[in-house]
Amino acid sequence: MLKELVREKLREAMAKLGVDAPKIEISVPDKPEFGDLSSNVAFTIKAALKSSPREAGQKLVEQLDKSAFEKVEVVGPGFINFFLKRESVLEVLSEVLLQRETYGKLALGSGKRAQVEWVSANPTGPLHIGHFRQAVLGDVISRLLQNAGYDLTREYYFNNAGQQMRRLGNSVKARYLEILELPAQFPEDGYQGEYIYEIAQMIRDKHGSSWQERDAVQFKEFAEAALFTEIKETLKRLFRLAENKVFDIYYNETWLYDEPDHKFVYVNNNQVLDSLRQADLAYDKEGAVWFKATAMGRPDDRVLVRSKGERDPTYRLPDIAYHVNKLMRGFDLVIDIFGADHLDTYQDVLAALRGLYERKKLPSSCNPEKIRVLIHQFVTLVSSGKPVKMSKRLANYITIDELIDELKSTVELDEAVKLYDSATQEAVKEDFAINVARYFILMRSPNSHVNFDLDLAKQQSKENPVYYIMYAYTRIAAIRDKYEPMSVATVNLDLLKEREELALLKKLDEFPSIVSDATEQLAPQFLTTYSYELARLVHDFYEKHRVISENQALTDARIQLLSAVQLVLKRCFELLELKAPERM
RNA sequence: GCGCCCGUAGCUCAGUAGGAUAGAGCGGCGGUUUCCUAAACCGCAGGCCGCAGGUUCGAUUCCUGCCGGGCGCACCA
Repeated sequence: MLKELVREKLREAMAKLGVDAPKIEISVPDKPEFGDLSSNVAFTIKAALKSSPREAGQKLVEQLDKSAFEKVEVVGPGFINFFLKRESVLEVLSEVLLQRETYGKLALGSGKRAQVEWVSANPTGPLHIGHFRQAVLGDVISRLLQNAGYDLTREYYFNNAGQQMRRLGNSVKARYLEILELPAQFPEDGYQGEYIYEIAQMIRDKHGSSWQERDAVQFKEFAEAALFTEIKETLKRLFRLAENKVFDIYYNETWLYDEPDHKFVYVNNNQVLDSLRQADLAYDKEGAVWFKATAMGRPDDRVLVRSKGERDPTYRLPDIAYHVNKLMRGFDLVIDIFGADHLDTYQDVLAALRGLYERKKLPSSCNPEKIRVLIHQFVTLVSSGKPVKMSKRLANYITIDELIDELKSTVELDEAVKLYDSATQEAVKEDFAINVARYFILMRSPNSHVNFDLDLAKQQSKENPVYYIMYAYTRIAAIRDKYEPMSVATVNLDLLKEREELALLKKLDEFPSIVSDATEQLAPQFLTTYSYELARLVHDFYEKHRVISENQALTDARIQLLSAVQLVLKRCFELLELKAPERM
């Protein structure tokens, strides 16, 4: 890595001056006048050298081994700008071609275990737009962690007991009776969606009218199974994973209640509620059990066990228990992904864990610092310039499948692709639709509100960034199809001299640090941006220089360059799970 | 009222663990194709980075206050 090279040289020079900086920041300047790489380290050592940043920079540069650089300048208030020798830049190519598929793999998580929990929707309906962002985010974050070497568990937490599910059962039963033209009372708070009819119809198809006396519980179970199947299908489609890879564990909340009296939520025979009491974090009031959240700096105490009805726990107690469970399972890193609506909840959970940990009610290995919570803001679906109002109860929301189908419906196929059979054409459309859906949501920072303009996404078959990036890949593929490259050893890379060629190489060099930043900051958008920038440089190069030419040696060198670029593009696609077409 | 997120070009959004002259796409205007896929490339126009203070050599980035938008603030999940 060129950054590493510069950092190393700076460190050497600083050692000669007898100073040190905890971290040396190297950045890629926006402007070519500022060099290939730049450092602001002079600002951090100015005090140690008792001089101005500019003087500090000068002193540093005097001591610097400049053999790898064309020139090194101290400019402005004290920035040190490095202009790399071409030979230094060319080394990137060898490095990429040597590392191949491992280029950009990280050691961050090697030997460590991580868990990501997301989606976690209860099976009361199909996944809709509200789940879409989270689903894709979690998928990519999982892939990033795997790339970083973590032994990863993908987990989905759900609850198939309780009031919501009862409502589901009642709703389906009512619709079933309706289909049979029997008197039915649709529950006041029932699920109104069309899918309830579909499930009822499934039961009708399978069991005829024989279920009319059955209990709502059985309808619930049938509906749950049907919906879960559908949810898994949707995610399988969106993640493009085999069914058994979509999630490793579907964790049922009821697993937390593995003692006879479920009301007190056990975890590994350790009563969470008792621990909270012992830690003076829970107390009784007005017949309910409360979490003393205020003791942990939260604004209000919360009920953990209701005084009303069956004295059931509220969701907070199992949530706390579940997180204790996660910590006890020995993960080094636990990531929760929630929508902005869960903000308050998770803070209570973390507060409880901190309290238990600080008061020694959790083993020392269960430090809640291991938990990272990624909160993402909502997506507003915009259609005909207006936000689409959504209500789950009335079921006037767009499902993930509908979104993908919608995007798919407007994909225009190239003439060449139209020659293939219809299944292949279908697959090409499906790939594009999923690419578009994933990329569009990933390119935005998770904590910014996003408008997803359906009309725009549909129309954008030609102008949208996804096609742009894919096209860069395809252009390379087309060239490589036409030419059989020589082995790297016999190629004279020194022939690569054009500005556009060197720009590509410098961009390739950035890849590992981009991956690293994206992983550490849980920020997939760094990668979408990067792949766009790399694609831009590909198009720029392509327009200005011919690859296959009379000049055999130069052709070979350029083919090698493009191979490396293609490799890195492919690595980006792999991490984002975008499917690169060989033709488009 | 309290907590968190956001406010950057006409529109949609990147960027910000403090750095130099703030970016992209779309939209607008103009140009480029006998040549590996023009789904491309090049150029122009477009900005008090919500407002006001503070910290700093330096703030779009950090702090405080205000304004505007979103989401929460159940003995629902």
